[in-house]
Amino acid sequence: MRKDVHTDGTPRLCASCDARHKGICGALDQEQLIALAKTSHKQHAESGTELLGDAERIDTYAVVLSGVVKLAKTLSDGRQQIVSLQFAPDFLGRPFKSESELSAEAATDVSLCTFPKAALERLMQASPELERRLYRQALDELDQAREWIVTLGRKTAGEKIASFLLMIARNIDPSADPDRDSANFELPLTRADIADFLGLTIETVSRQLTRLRADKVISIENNRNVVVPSLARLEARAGN
Amino acid sequence: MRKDVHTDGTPRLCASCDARHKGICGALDQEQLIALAKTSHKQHAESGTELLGDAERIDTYAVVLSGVVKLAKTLSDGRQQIVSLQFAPDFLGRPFKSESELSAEAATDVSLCTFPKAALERLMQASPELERRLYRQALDELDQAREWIVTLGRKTAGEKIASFLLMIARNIDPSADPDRDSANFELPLTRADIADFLGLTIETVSRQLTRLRADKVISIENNRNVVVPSLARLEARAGN
DNA sequence: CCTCCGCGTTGACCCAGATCAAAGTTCAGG
DNA sequence: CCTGAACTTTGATCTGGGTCAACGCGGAGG
Repeated sequence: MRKDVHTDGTPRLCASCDARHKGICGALDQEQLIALAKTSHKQHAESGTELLGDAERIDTYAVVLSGVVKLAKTLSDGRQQIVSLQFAPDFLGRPFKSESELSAEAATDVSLCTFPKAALERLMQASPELERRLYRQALDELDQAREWIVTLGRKTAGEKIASFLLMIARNIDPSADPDRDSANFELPLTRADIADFLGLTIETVSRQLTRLRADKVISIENNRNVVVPSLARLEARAGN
Repeated sequence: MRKDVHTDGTPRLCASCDARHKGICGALDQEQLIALAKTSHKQHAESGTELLGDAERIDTYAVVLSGVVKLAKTLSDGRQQIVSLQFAPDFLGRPFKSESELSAEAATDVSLCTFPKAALERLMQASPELERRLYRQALDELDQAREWIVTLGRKTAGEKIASFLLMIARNIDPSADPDRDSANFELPLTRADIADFLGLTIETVSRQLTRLRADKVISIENNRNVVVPSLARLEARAGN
């Protein structure tokens, strides 16, 4: 198998990934892709690995190829809040800033395709199309962040949990048939992570999940595998 | 006084504003500016006016010339959350989407410079520099939104109020000397708005303000004019 | 096989902030 | 100057979710 092109003949962004890189591959011509591929690098990280520390210099961007990355902020006394979850094939990085205010950690086992900041920024100059795609992703993330602000500011614990499960279902249910009303997925986060994402405590998360289970809105096996027989019924709990 | 140029000779974006339009004027050449100025339109709205309803079509963008605009979402049962405050000279609009998920309302008396969506999008195609500036603003807003997520998810009522006052001070204190440790500004929001911004109730907002006053961290005249003798002391209350 | 350890659940109790109720303030309009 | 309406403050009480504590469970390592 050739290393420099995908099976369909388009150039690979990094030698070892077959997945396309949203917002990047599609925006570049053959020559640009090959140049970027030379500097890119595939990386695996197991769950819990810190990918980028708070206040660390950013010299690398990445695309999430599989798994879930959590972006978090920690207050000086240790309180933590997850501000975003990045799913494949999200772009990971903060253009126009060299220092991160966020820490990034692998929530599950993760594979990434990384490339140096400078290489991508050079390409952004050259390709307005690339910049436009990244701009769109930033706007999407802004929409999501605002959606989450409403959840954090005005929803009850039960509504937060329901909203969270819906969000996960939409992002990682493998059987992504939009018509189907049921869903079935593996939770990418521990109870502690869910709590940090929703501004709750582990105990409250656990109790609310128990309640949803008691009300037959979901069922959970092995603490991780969630089955939602009716997304509509779950949505009714999300309080929108 | 000529209507087509600023006092320094650069073209006006709209005939009646002398203020520059962040992210727009600077990115365009003379010819583009003149073209845009033809379609632009200055608009005043008094406090409380709804500028854009939830789920309304967006066919106009705007730049905030003065005053404060609040962007909010409302849940079906009436709970409301303000997701962002836009200060002059922020850009107001959501590129690449024709429908708003947010409502925009004038929090204070506001003046705007509006222009048709199509005109700006044409310019964005023509000027990568313009697009880049808007991209930067979107990234800045994303950073702010994430900052706010931490505030909403993990801070106490007292910390939320202190964070809010600091944010306002940074955005609208007219005597914006970064070295000075004191500040002095007029609150652009009612107690009800502050509550909707911080995910609290009016009563809690009022009590926390009273407490800050009792502790001599701030003083308030006429319910609106805030004096902060020491921003450092206020910052110590913000819990970062 | 057992034991340990990291997760998750459950129960009892508490408190920050919500809710309910009632006064004060401020200010536009008459 | 007076009046009313909108906004703000303050007090009393309640409650959702936090805190503290105990226990359950499953998988890795001996």
